Amino acid sequence: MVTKRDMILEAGIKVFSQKGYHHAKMEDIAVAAGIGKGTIYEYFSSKLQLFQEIMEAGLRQYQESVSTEKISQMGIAERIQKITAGHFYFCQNYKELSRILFWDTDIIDDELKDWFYNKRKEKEGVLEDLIRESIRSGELREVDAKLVTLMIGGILGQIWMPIVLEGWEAEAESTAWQITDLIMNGIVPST
Amino acid sequence: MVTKRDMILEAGIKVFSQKGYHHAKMEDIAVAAGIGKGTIYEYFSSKLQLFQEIMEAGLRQYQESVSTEKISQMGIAERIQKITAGHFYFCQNYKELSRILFWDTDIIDDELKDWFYNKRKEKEGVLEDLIRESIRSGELREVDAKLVTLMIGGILGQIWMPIVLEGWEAEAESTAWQITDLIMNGIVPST
Amino acid sequence: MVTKRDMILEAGIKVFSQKGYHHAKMEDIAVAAGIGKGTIYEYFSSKLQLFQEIMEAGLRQYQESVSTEKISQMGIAERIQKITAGHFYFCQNYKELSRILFWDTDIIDDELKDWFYNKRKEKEGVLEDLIRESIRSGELREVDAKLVTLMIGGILGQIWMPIVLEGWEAEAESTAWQITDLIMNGIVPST
Amino acid sequence: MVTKRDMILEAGIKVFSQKGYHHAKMEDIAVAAGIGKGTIYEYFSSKLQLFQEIMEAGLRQYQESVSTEKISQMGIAERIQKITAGHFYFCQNYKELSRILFWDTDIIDDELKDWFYNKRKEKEGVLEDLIRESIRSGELREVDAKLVTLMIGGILGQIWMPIVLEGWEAEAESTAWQITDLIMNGIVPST
DNA sequence: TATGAATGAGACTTCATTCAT
DNA sequence: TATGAATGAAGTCTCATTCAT
Repeated sequence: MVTKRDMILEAGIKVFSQKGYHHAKMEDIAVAAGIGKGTIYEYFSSKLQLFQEIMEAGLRQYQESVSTEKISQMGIAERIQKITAGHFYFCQNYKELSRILFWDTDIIDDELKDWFYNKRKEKEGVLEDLIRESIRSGELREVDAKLVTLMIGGILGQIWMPIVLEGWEAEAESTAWQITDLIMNGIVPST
Repeated sequence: MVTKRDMILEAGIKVFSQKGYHHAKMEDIAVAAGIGKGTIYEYFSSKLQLFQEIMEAGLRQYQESVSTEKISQMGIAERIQKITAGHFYFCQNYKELSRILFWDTDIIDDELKDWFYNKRKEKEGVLEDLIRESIRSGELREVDAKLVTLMIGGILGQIWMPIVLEGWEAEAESTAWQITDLIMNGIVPST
Repeated sequence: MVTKRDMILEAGIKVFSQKGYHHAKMEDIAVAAGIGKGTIYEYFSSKLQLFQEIMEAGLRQYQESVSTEKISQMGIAERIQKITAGHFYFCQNYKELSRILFWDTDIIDDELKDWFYNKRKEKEGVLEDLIRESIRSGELREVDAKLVTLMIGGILGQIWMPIVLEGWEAEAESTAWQITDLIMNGIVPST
Repeated sequence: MVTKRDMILEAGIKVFSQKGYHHAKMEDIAVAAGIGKGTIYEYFSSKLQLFQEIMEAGLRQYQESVSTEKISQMGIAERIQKITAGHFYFCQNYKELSRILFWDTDIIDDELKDWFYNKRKEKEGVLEDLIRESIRSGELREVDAKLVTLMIGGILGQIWMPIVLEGWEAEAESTAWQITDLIMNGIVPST
């Protein structure tokens, strides 16, 4: 059952995604949800809190998408592919949310900014550890784990753009494999 | 000679970088520039126009930094390294500008958003063409040029973060070589 | 039998007394009455009307307390004492109502303000006539009846404060006699 | 020179006095001051702060009016008369301020309420001490100082009403003497 | 040219009141 | 009759922009 609260969240995602936090008016969101302006305040205490809830729920959703917990015995390539594919899926299925999470960070509120930044760091930390471990195990060559993390994070951070802004509709699994191949093997011809 | 106009641009960069577009007040900028609030309007017609000028000037500056025109006879690796090093230099020397150009994109104004998006596409187009050509010439293996562009664009798009937010002070040339190596050769051990 | 209407009035007294008219929310009153917000409107047409009813009922109650009708044959001192004692009782037994009637007059509504002001004038008129008559009869010396009324009205108007705000728990009858003594004989030593 | 700040305070006094705190709109005050709505905020940070400043300035003004510092060698009767006359003057010359200070206390803000209540207590404390001392010196008979304070405070607290609401224009000095006489000698004929 | 006091449109939020259940 | 979710009018406050000096 879709509760009114969910309808408001949905409308919030749509409007925040289209207009950004500061240009989104509470009235816009109310109209998008087909309700009165005051009703939003029955469910959320403020514009900021509504946005925070959207961010949090979005991030939870995202984390499910890119979770690799069940695949912990896989090799590094498989894991990178899984994460990439999950990210790809998420961007394709939650275009508006992607835009909010990956772009319109803006400086809305210091606390929120810090929260979001820390979430990002945390995620990167996990990835970096994974890289480091794979280097130790010999699965990867002696590279700078920080830079590799930056590279993988970067490519993921860009993917939403062609998907959301240009309607790119690639097949997630195979594209993720291609990206993984690039990351693993680079772009020079094998000798 | 530093004109008053330049002082305002400088102050704008500082304040927009610190607070983001919407939280930056014209008064803040005036104070930072050491002038009166009204004076800004002698040189810029509006807050948005001031921001646009900063973006444009910033992008011009950036393009000089990453320009590879004088090195058109170089191989693809050298070019990627040059672009990366230029990007790195730019982020290190213009931290505030970097933050504005690479993060706080927000949805300030549709026209500006489109303009910025197109600049980005343009830049990516050049890179993509370069990749494609290098594939044709056999310098690179048969990879998806779009994905490679995404990867290079992504890594560059991320670099400002550790530099600006965490004060990372790596040496530009050698780090750019490391990144180039990652892009070119991937991360698996060479057999 | 305590009707639901009475429960609402009771709750209104409590909440209006604690928070004042403007800070009292209909929801607060509903909660205090243990009913739903909408139910208040089954018995009272608006917040203002509820307040008016409370004022009116409060004033009726007050008038009973200070009524001296049954004691019309008494002398002026006895009457002043009776009124004072009645007032004292009222403040002690209906602290919340006292606060509403004697303090939180605020300018809620012009009509209500006028109504309340007239009630007061009316009461003072009766007192003033009584004074005047007592002067004529020689029971009181040649004083300005208006000023005496002001004095007696003033002292009564203040009494609620120590009682309600500071929990002063004096014995009504004897205190009323002391006050009457002050009014009658002043404060200088008798020669 | 009348500053704009003073104009706003003046307008605030007028509007708060006429409509009470909650019914006074910032726009009303702006219109009364002949300025734009936003201008008020150049001088006062909020509606509440404007009101507080009015209260404080009003109370300062009032305290000057009723100050008896220069007359400390006078007897108790003279002092009561001076205070009463000062109060009378104040009510006559600052009708709107009187209304704000002596009536529309409402429950605007807990802090303000407490502040005002304490000011009142403080003033009463001084008066009560004076009474007590005069009893000790034999100038007054053995009366309850608290009740006398209540009486004097009460009469003063009422005086604004006929002056402000009914336009009573008595002569301050002589009226103050009459009131003092009532307080000192009571209302019964001297035997 | 430079200023900053003044402005008012605009956005968030509150809460008395309504009405479908 | 009783309810409380929904509403939207209304009010405070912000800040980009103007303009008289």
